Amino acid sequence: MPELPEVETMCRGVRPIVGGWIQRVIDPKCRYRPVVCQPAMTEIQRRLRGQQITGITRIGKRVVIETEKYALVLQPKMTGLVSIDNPPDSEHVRLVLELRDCTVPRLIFWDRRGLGTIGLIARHAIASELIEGKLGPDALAISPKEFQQQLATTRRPIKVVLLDQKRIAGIGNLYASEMLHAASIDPRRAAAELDATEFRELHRHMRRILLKAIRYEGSTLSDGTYRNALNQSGNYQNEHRVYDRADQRCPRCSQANITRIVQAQRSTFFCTHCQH
DNA sequence: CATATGTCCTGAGAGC
DNA sequence: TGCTCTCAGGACATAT
Repeated sequence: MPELPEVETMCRGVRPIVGGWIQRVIDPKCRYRPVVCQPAMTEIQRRLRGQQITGITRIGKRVVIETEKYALVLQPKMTGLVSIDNPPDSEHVRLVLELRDCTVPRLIFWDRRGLGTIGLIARHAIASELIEGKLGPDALAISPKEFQQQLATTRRPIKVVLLDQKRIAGIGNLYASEMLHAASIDPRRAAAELDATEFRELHRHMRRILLKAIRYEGSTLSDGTYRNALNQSGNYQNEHRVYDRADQRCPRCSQANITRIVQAQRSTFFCTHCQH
């Protein structure tokens, strides 16, 4: 499931398209239900034709492809990915940008389950449409002080609060469990109960883990869905300490097995012995 | 307002 | 072996 490190890796991988021109936008009309588009696909095709790509940015867990006039917003959600002419298969291709004057012939948005979305907005509206009132500070930009301020105002479990994109942007289910284990914090505790030292530790491990996961180009889970822009697996899955490791010995304390619980309909993995 | 629940979708894997 | 069932979770809509 693409979270901050996976989306950042996608953005870096497709950066070679910057400077290219969009010759044509193709709707591959795959056999699955059409991907959710805003506005309609035909309107996206009309507006993007002939635009030059000026930049690629990550906003939370979205890939934003900027042109002079527009921002094409690709939201991978569970199984989406952005690829340089190298999708895992052809049947789940949801959008193709044909490029010219570019070393890359095509940019592809691919999504197996089709929960992802495609949006097109005016470039000057990026902040008002995507950020303001919708997303908290990015997990890699937030200061330790701001981190505590954003999270400490609720009694909901800290694990659930870390997933709230309005409070902090970029963390998903996998990295939330990993960073809480690294910081030795019980995921069930009320966010407001953590003290300043614990928030500092959590912030430190959050940065460390997200940056390391980016270096490893993200996590490809057992279903093998996530790939980088060149259709290669990530490598961070081999570094997971708790995620999807229920009933295995805790790699830190060896005193208990990793436990799986459900919080807000999502799996959480943690060690009952060394997370307090 | 804050918080909780339901929904979208496909394919992998479990169980019989 | 082949069928049916469950589950994975990001973001948003709707309910409480």
